[in-house]
Amino acid sequence: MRYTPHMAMAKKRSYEQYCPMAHALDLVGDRWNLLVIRELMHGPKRYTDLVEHLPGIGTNILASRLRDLEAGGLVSKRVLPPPAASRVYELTEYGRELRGVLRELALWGARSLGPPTDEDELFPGWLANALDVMLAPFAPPGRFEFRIGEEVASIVDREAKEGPADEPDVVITGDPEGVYYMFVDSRLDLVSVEGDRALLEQLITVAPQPLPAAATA
Amino acid sequence: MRYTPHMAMAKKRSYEQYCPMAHALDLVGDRWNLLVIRELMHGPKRYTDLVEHLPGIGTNILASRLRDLEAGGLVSKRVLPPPAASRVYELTEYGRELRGVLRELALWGARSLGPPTDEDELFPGWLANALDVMLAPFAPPGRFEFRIGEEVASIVDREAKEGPADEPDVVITGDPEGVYYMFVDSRLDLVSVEGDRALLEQLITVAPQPLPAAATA
DNA sequence: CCGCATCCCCAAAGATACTG
DNA sequence: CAGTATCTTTGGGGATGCGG
Repeated sequence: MRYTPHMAMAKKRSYEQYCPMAHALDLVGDRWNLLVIRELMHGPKRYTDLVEHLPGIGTNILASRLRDLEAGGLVSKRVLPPPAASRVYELTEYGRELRGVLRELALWGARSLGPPTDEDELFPGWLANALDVMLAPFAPPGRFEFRIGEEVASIVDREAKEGPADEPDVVITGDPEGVYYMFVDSRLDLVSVEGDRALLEQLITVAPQPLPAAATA
Repeated sequence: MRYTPHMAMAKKRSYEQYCPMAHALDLVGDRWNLLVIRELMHGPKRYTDLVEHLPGIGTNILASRLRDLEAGGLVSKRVLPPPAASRVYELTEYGRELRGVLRELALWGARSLGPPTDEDELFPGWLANALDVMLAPFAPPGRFEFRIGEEVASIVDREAKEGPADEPDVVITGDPEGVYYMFVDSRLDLVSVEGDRALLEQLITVAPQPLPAAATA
């Protein structure tokens, strides 16, 4: 590979501590890194798909982060075969092993995450992300479909994905606030439910409970 | 409380995504935050103790982070009673609930953490930190004492702490490289062992295994 | 001392425009 | 489509100062 100036390889900033956690943070601690990994956790994605799912990232930052993650052995770049050729990024085995970390972190964060506000951007995929981390792994077996605002996502046999479900057992329709209070207060009056209501009530019981009060500042 | 200019409350930067993980990162994602929490995980600490255990942090940054963490409900400031009065910082219940995240993250990081190099700073407490997260929870019951370079730390009944152990079953003496290869390659020829060698061999089997190769870049 | 605030400098993040 | 080039703004690192 030829040397070009812009490759000047910005010597990564490091904590320079001999500590497993400091080292982990050297790999994934920079801003946006874990969110990029969150997106790739769903499978390989193209550059522009990533941009779309990471509102506010700025294309240079994304390029830089992908370079860092590749250098760290967490992400690999692959070129799809000629017909409809395109580059995709995907997690390596080591990258995928962050799944447990992401889940625990998100579950912890969920406890102080209030209802959606106007400040929050409801980017494409937010619903599937939230379902995936907060509910899917603990869900009762069954087929759930959620239609919240613009988004449609589903949980099928403990797996969350974007889009509708085939032959869902229950379909929940509503807005983001409604679905929030459904899970944290078991209120079913703000959403509309079609299908197996009892199954939905089972699902509600596995949702993480928010902090008593305050703490959200 | 009176308003003074420097309180101008640096409006925290946020990802502004409605996502549990993005929210978690708004709380703990900034540089140094998780390392501060790692330190407080061992119990309340004074400002200067934190500075000492976080080489390179810069005093203004630490102050800023402690303010953020307090505002986020993760840390609280407490003033010890008059005799030897001093302020200490400690984790709230919500802050302590990050323990699982820290452990998983560190275990993940440990897999690509090579042997200590000259670049790495061996700050006070590094040994206890490493033992705590990588070995202690999975250790066989028993009393281990490690004397590695300047540091002394121990594992007693699955709990790591700084300093020697009372009546240790086994004492390991050596340097950082030696202890690294002891755990990753089960080599006992680079350290000296006094006491129950079999118990130590049991401990070695629970150490996380490093990645096959490369990846460390 | 301990617990910060201030100042200066530079590196990284953000925004936008542009190119192979 | 998949990024790079460039400019501006923000934040971190390091040193120092200062009140309690």
